[in-house]
Amino acid sequence: MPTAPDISDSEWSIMEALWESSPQTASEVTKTLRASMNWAENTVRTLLTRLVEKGALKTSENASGTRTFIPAVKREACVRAESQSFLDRIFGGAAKPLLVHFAQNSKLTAEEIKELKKLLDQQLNS
Amino acid sequence: MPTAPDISDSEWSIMEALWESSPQTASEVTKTLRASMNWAENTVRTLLTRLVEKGALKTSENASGTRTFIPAVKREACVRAESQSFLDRIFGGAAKPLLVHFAQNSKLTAEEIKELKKLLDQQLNS
DNA sequence: GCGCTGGCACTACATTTGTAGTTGTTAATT
DNA sequence: AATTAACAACTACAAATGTAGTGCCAGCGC
Repeated sequence: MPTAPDISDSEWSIMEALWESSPQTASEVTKTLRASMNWAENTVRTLLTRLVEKGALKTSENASGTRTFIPAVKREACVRAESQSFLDRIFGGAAKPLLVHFAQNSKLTAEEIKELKKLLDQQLNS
Repeated sequence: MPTAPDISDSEWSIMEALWESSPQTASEVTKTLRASMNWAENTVRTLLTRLVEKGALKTSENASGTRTFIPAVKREACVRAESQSFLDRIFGGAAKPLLVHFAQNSKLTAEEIKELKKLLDQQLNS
């Protein structure tokens, strides 16, 4: 069993909302997402249900007896899984070309570059 | 029209084969991929057809009158598109966290680290 | 000349995804 | 009590994806 279930694009938005703040009820999530995605409440409910089926979310009841949703998987684990699959798919599993690609194609600030270099140095002594 | 069409997972394997070497006929591609993906020839043909429809491949006839396939889009453009969408989806469009993630989660050799640092330096003076 | 092989075009069909609508129940409101 | 608003559970349905199978034609080999 992969530590992280497969989460689709739309589902990812839902997860982000709940990673950001949980527990939330279905209508709270809907409201949270109303600005970015303009989904019907039922759409959100469907996605929530699917995520529960996939084991990405857990539910429980809040004080007023309404179902609330809470992540069952850590964001970090999902990011790792998605990242790995992207790395494999597009860069054949080789991290360096990927890093080269993003280093070259992103407008990084001098500050960010400095931090990244420091981070790379730390990788050296490990 | 995006410079690069949407290419699914399975389709990506086909494209890789053709970016690697083209033109190839359907059966050549099948043979090329037999080792990695063990697909029926018809599966490969279906994917080839879909890729032509999407505008990712072009066809022409070889000497013996058989159709051959050749990429209509550059690998680099597709990589860029996929990378951008991944960046947006998982890292909210922020390159630095992405770079941090991969820098930390990959076992890079000292050599690679050196090269990456050099590359980052070049980004500075540009 | 006839059947076999390769190639092309269609068709097939279950899953997953995106995006809801419908129905039934319950709890709050007037 | 009747109405209404929330919720939950089911159902819907088209497009994309993964993974083939079928049918038809033409040239090659005997």
